[in-house]
This record gives sequence, structure tokens and C-alpha cells, in this order.
Amino acid sequence: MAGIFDVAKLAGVSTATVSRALAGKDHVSAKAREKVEAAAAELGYVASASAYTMATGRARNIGVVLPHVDRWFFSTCLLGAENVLIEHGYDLTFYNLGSKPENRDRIFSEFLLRKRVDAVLTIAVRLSQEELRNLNLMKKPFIGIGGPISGARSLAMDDFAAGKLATEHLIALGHTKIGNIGGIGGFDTEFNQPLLRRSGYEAAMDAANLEIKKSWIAETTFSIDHGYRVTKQMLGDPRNAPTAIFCSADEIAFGAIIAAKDLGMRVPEDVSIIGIDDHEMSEFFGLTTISQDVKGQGEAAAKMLLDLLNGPDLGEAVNIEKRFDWPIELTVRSSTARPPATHR
Amino acid sequence: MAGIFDVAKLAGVSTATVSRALAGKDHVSAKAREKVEAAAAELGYVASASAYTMATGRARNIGVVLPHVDRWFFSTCLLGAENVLIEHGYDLTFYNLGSKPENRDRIFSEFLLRKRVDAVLTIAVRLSQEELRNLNLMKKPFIGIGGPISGARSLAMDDFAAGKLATEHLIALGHTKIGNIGGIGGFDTEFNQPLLRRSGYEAAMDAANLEIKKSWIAETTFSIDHGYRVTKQMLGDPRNAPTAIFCSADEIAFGAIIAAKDLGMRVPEDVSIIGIDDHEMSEFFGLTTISQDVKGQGEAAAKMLLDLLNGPDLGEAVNIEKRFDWPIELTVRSSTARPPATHR
DNA sequence: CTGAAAGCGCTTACAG
DNA sequence: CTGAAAGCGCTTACAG
Repeated sequence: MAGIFDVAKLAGVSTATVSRALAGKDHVSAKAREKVEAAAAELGYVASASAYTMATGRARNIGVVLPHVDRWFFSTCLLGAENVLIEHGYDLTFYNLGSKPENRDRIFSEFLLRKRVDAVLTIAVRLSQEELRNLNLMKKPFIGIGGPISGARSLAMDDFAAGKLATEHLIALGHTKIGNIGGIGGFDTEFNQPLLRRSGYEAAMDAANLEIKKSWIAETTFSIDHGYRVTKQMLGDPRNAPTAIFCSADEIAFGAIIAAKDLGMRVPEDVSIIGIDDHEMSEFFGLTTISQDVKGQGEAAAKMLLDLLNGPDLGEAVNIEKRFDWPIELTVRSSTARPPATHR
Repeated sequence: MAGIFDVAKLAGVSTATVSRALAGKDHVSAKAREKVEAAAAELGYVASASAYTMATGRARNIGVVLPHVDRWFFSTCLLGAENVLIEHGYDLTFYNLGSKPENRDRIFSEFLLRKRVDAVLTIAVRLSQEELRNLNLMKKPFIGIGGPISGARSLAMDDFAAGKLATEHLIALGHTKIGNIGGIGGFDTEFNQPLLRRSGYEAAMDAANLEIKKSWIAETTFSIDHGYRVTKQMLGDPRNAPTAIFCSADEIAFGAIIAAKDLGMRVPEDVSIIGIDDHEMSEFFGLTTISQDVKGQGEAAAKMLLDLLNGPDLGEAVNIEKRFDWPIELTVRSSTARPPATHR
């Protein structure tokens, strides 16, 4: 593995010139630059990242922390971030919180402090103030996706508005009996998405003077099979069944659609289903949903971090509280329609 | 951010002793060790990764390269690798090939050569000999998951055997009209899984003296919606429809199950479906499948890399060709049964 | 057991 | 425009 010295020798210049030429800096003659580039190419020279970091204090590497890589939201968001980072020559080292609390501790009190990363991005992790303090000690920019973090930058959709919009769509179609299958607070998420989305639903129902029956409300985890089970229960009794269900996540909605079919009900003729997310499978299921462009969130957050890193005000109080409201959109497909005639 | 010098001063020893004490080396008195640990804790000292790397040549970091993080196989495998790496204090920096060929080039000719990683793990990417040479230049251990790579270590299931086993299961149940919906060579995978799995199917059919009709064979991408479409086509004509379908991936099988239902067919009473993978949703769909423990593969590969890194023979010819056969297993659920009476 | 010092491979003022 | 040299923050023979 050739070092900078080898390149310098081959090019007949000093290592300083090699460094400047390769970094594309000014004050290097065209000839010197050419010779250096030729020598570097010939030797297959790539500057050592650790030496670069030592000398400059820059790691050209972003740390991404998330709870579960193997789930749609997180991996999609991660993909978005990686896409923009690689474009800018940055590496991405990633930390999966998983289910072991010890891991979380080590990540925030050790891994992230090794100065291997220039900035930190968390996906759906509610940082404790202690964890944030650790990050601040390093004076490294930070941004969290998924919900507000006091004292730090964050980017998230408005969960209340999403729940409200989804419910309003159903109401506008003429539904009056509308159920909500939401997540369980604190389970699938560290923020309060499930509660907020439900509040949006309640607000919309209230505003339309619609009653909410107890049996129309259910809680479950964000998964197809749980959505399936709960929906069967809710739709099983024809006397109490709602004519439309707002599922707080698309994965729940997929389960709901399959459950309705298994009960012999047609979607949307007999029951309307709406979700939140615009999951990669939503198109296939014909699911009407509130889109939140998850990949876009990862991209946007990564860009913000890069801007912070290249900005002038790096150094003093890098982490201030600032909330970025991520836009949502109603995507209408074939899972919602007017209620059955018998219920109008 | 405290440096090693601050710790040394506070503990009243030299930086050499701090280093040794914190690294848990011998030849440090109990008292010195205690003082150092107390000082380090008080200052919240964590050694800089780049300085450590400079001094030792070790990055305690593994590079993982994969085509698409946002898909089940890859993210699950990645999770497995991350789980064991974090346990051993290693970071994981990951590279997503994505759809841009330029990215792939940069990753193999630049990112991976910055000496930021001690070893490289690829998931389902078929390294070119040129790419492998780049890796070998760094003298860093490498292992590829998903298929054989000439000149390097690899870990993969036997795709031929899996296709054969799946088909044999169907044959053992009494099916004689068996279809196969496979992937498209070179599309979802860089190896030849689709072809190999189909060959296994053909071998099993041959061995049982069973005919394969043209209309029983179809190719599609590894996705639910494509599986759905193709299955509807195959099962739509009752005169030519097989009584069982071997899907070369679970995601195809999910689509097949939904398609069968939409056609008014019961699974498994009217048609049996079997897949390969044991995807996280297979349990929900009651899918009989050939399990390949994807997370386990990520874990195993990461462990092998760690062993190589800590082994004695690091240095000379680290990357030799060696294929590890990953075990598979038949997991029988409710999507397969005897063929309908009319077809026995 | 412990410390002084060299060295890891770069970048960047500082002179020239 | 270019080079000699210091310095980034650790680890580790080498002496003692």
C-alpha cells in the first residue's frame, strides 16, 4: 500500500505538494498537479482516513443510530441518508440499538465518543438529556428524525395532523362509523406517534360531531399479523363494526385488508381502510394512505448535517433546538370509498 | 474533550501507563490501574479512534457492502453482523451499492481503501476479480455472503439443494403437477440463485419422473406484487394449472397466496405453495418454506472475520478460496398439503 | 512496574 | 508555487 511519501518520490515533489494537489487546493502548478495525479494513479494511492482525521480533525464519516435496521421505516430512512453521504464522499457508520439496553449505553457513552464520526443522526430515537449532553461534549452536530428532542434539531412529520387528515378523508367520503387501530405508546416508537395519531383521529371525529364507540378503538404493534388479528376482532361483529378503519401505520392496514377479505368483506365496497406511511407495499395493496416520504427524510437530514459541517458557525453551541416539520400528503388509492348504501 | 494527557496528569502517571491500564494490559500495578480508571471516568475519557488506528494499524471497524439496505434479506443479514460486531467493540460502516454503477466503483476503489476498515463483508455481491484484487492489496480479510467468489472466502446456502428439497416436499405430498415461479437471473441477485433453485426443482421432478409443462414455469422479480401477477396467470386457467407451486423466494410466495385467494382458491386445499427463505412474514402467511436463517448468516460471517483478525496467520495470503455451506431446513406450515382429490 | 521517546501517515501554517 | 517541519493523539518497544 503506497503512502504519500511514495507518491511524492515518484512525482518528484514533496509530500506537502502531493497533499495539496490531491486535495484540489490552490497554489499548485498545473505541472506539479499532473505529475502528482499520475503518480497517485499509478500507485493506486488513497490517503489513509485515520491520518487525515488526525491531521484535520475531520472524519468524513457520519454516525447513524437507529432501533431496528430490519424494519421498513428504519432501513428506508437509512438508505436515504447513505445516498447523500456517499455522494459527498462521506462514510456512514451505523449503530443498531436492538433490544439490549447495554448496547444503547455503550453506543452513547463509548462508540460515538471515539471521534470516529463528525456528526450524529438518529432515526426514531428519543435521546435522553444525558445522551444529548454526551453528544454536545464532542461539539458535533446532531439531528434526530421522527420526533422532537428538546435542546436539539429534529425533523419529523406532524403525527397529529396525519391522523386528522386520514380521518377527515374518511369523513368526507361519508363515513360516520370510523375505527382506529393504533400503535401502542412507547412500543414501536420512542416518541408518541401512536397517541398523537389517535388524537388527530379524535379531533376529526369531534369536529364532525361523530361518536366514537369503544369497540372501534384498538391498540397493537406496527405489524401485519397484529393488524390482521385486531381487525378480525373489530370487523367480526356486524352489529358493531365500523364501515371504515384508520390504521395508524400501513403495516397494520395490510393486515386489516387481508383480515377483511378473509371475513368475506370487500375493500372498499364493504369497508374502507386507510393507513399512514406509504410503505413500499402500499401500492400493491391499493392502500390509501398518508405519505411521508421516509427516504426523503433520511436524505434531508443527512444534507442538513453536511451543511452544518460545512457551515461557518460550527463550534459554538452547535446543537440548538429547532424543529423541522416534514410535509405529508394524502395518497388516494383503491382501499377507500363511500360507505355501503345500507350505512349511508 | 479530555485527551490521554489530561488523564495521565490527573492520575499522576505517564500516558504510557494510562494507555496500558485502559487497554487492560499486564504490567500495571493495581494502584496505578485504579487511579487511571478513576481519572478516566471522571474526565469521561474515550480514546480517539483515529489515533488508535494510527498507532496500531487497527481500525476496530468492519466494512459491509450490500446492494439494497431497504430489502429484507440485506437488512436482516446486516443486523446479524452488527449484533456480533458491537458485542466485540467493533464499529460497522456500511456501503450501499444502490443502482448507480459509479457508486460501486468509488466504494471499491476509494472508500474501502482509505484504511478505515479492518475487514470487508459483502452481502450478495459478486465481486469482480478486479475488486477482489483491490481488497487483497490492503491485505484485509474478506468474506462474501450469498454465493461463491473465486479466490475468496464465501458463505452461502446450497440453492440447488433448496430447490430440490422444496420440490421433493411437494412430491412427497402426492403432487404431480408442480410449477415453479423463480427469480430472473441476474436481477435480484448477482449470483445465480434463480437458476440454481430452478435446477433443483427440475432435478427433483426428473427423479420422480414427473413432467414439467411450459406453463408451469415463470420468471419474475423477488417481490410480492410480481409474484401475485404471475401466479394469477399460472393458476387462472383451470385446465393447465398446477396443484402446487414452488416459489423461489418467500416474497413471491406471499403474492402467490394472495393471488390464489383472489381467484377463489383455498391454500392448501386447492393449491399448495412453498417458498425459500423463512421471511419474517412467513409465519403470518402460514407459509411452508426452506429456512435459511439470514440473520445467522450475518452473525456467522462477522464472527469468521473477527476470528481471522485475531488469528495468528493474518498477513500472508489472507484471502484464500474457501466455501462454507450454510445449512437449510424445511419448515412445514399450513400452505402445503395433499393435492385435491380430483387430482390424485 | 513505569516513563521518555519514537512513530503511525497525513495536513498546514510558516518561510522562502 | 513549493518544501521542511511541527503536530494531530495515541501505542509500544526500549531502558531502567
